[in-house]
Amino acid sequence: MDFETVARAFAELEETSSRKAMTETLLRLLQHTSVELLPPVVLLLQGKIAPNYEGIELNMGAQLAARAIADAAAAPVPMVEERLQKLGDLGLVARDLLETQRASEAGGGTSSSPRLRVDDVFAALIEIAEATGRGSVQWKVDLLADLLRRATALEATFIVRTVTGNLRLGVGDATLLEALALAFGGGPEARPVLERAYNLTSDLPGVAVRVASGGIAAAAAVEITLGKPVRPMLAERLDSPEEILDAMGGHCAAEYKYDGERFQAHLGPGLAAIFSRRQENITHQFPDLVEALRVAIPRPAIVEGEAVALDPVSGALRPFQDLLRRKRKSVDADILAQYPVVAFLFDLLYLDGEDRTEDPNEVRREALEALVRPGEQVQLATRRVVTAVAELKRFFDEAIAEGSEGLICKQIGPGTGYRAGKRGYQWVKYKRDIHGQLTDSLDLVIVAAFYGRGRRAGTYGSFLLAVYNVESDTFETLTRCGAGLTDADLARLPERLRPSLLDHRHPRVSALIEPDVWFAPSQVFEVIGQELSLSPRHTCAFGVLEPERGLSLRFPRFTGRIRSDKAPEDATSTAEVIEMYRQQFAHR
DNA sequence: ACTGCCTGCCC
DNA sequence: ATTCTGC
DNA sequence: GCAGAATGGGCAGGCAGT
Repeated sequence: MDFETVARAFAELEETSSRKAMTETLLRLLQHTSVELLPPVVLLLQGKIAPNYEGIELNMGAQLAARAIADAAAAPVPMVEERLQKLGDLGLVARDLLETQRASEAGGGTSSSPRLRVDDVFAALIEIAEATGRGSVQWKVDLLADLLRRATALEATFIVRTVTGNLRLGVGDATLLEALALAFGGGPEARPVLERAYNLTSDLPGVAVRVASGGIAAAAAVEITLGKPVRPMLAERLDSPEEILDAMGGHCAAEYKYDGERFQAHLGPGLAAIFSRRQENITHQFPDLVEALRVAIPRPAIVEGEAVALDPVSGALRPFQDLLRRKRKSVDADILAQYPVVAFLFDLLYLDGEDRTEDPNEVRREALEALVRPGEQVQLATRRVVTAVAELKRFFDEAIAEGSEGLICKQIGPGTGYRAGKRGYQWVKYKRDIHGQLTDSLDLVIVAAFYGRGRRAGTYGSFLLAVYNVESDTFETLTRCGAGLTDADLARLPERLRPSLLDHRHPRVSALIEPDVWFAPSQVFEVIGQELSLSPRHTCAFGVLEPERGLSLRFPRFTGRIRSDKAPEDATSTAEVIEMYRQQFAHR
C-alpha cells in the first residue's frame, strides 16, 4: 500500500469536522488495508509506532524534526522557525517548504523517486526509534530528512506530525473503534465489543487484526490477561459535596485521593509487572514495591493503587514532586532509601484467573480487603461510605489534614462495575484549588507571550505571568498560562496587548524563561491553580525558600477575568505568594 | 567532567 | 493535569 | 456529554558541545 493513500485519507480527515464523515473516511481506508498492514496503519492513525506498554520511543521531537525539515528542504533552520511561528504546525511547515523547493526545481531533472509505501515509512520510524548512542541524534535527523526527501509534500506533513506526536486529525481511539466496528465488525453494534477488547488489552492494532481476521466473535473472546495493562477507569471532577452526592444518588464510597502516581500491578506465577496510567511499563521504578506486593498479595491478581512518596525520616506522605525523583531508569539502594514509597490500593480487576470488572464497586473492594495482607509498604486507600453532605465535607477535611489531595467519590451498588478506559461521573474527584488568606485566586501580570500552535496558530497560545515584588519594584514570573482562554479571549488579546509590545525584556521584569514576545507590564489576569510548588524556572521568591529555586503554580488556568480595575502594581505580591506557600503546609 | 538542550512522561 | 469547542 | 485538541509544572536521562 502506498503511503500516499494513507496521507490522502489523513488530509481528508483533517478537513472534516463531522464525526460521521470522518468515520466514513476511516472506514474506506481500513477496508483498503490488508490484514498484514493493519497494525502499522492503525498505529499510524493513533500517531504511534507501538502500543504504550511496549516502551518503544522515537526520542525525536519538534526541535530535531525542524532540523530534518531544514535539511530535506535545503532551507536554513531559522526559516523553519519563522514558518512555524506563522503556521503553528511543523507538519505544515514541511509541506510548505518542500512545495516551494520542488516548484523551483521542477524544470530540472524530474526524476520522481519510487513512491513511499506504508512499510517504508513505518520501518524508517522504527529505525529512528532504535537509534541510540554517540552520533544517534544526528543519525535520527538524517533518517527523517531522507524520509522527507522521498516523500511528497502531503506525505511529509503527516510524517512530521507523527514524529512530533501531534497528528491533529480529530481522530482518537474512540473514532477508530467506531470505524473498525463498521469495517470489520459488521456495523455499529460491534463497537462496544471492540471497545471492551481494547480497554482490556490496551492493544488497538491487536484488536484490529483480531476482528479483521476472526470477526466479531474473535473480538468478543478477548479477555483480561496478566501482563497486558487494562486501560484505567477515570474520574470526572466536581467542586462541591452537594453536587457530588447528587450525582451519586445520595450516597457514595469516598476514598482519599493521594497525590502520587497511579499504577496497575499484575501479579502471577513468575510474573510481576507495574504499569502507569498510560500503560507504560514502570516495573523497574519500583523494585521494592514489587517485592512488597508479592508478599501482600499471594494470589494471581491485578490491583490498582497510588504510589506515594514518603519522608524517609518521619514516614509522612510527601508531595508529588518528591515522587518524581523515583522516575528513573535505574533505581539503586541509595534511591530506595532516599525516596521511599508506599502503595495505597483501591481496586481489584482480576483474581485467580477471573475477571472481576463486572463486580459492583463495593464487591471489588471487599474482595480486595480479603485478598491483601497490608504491610508497611502496601496499604489500602482510606475509604468511607458517606450518605450526607456534612459527612462528606468532614471526610474531605480529614483527607487534606492527612496530606492527600482530596477525595475520589465512587458510586456503589448494582451496575457499578469497573468501566475500563472510561471517564465518567461514576467516579468523581473532589479536590480544592489554592486559596490564600486574602484571595481565592491570583492576580498576575502579563509580561510575555508565546505563539500558539494548531488551532491557536496566528495568535498567542499562552502567556508568561508574574507577581509583583513590592520591595524590589520588579515583576517576578510565577507561571505560564494557556488554559481557560477562549477563542474570543485569544482573538482580542493581541490587539489589547499591542501597545505594550517590547523588543526586549522590560527592565522591571525578572525572568529565566525566553518567550516569543515581551510586554511592558500592564494587563492583569485572574488565575487559579491547585497549589504552589518549588520551581527551578520561575523567579517568584527566587532563593527565598530554597537556593536556586522560586515558586510556581501547579495546574494554572485563566478564570476568564481580566482585572482592568488593577494596575500591575496591584497584582498579587511575592510576599503574599510566599505566605500562601507556607499556608499549604499549615494543615498537614 | 560539566552543562545545556531535548524528549518522554508523570501529574 | 484543566479547559474549550464542534458535533 | 463525548471526543479531541489546546494549554500548564517539573523530574530524569541521553546526547552534544565545551
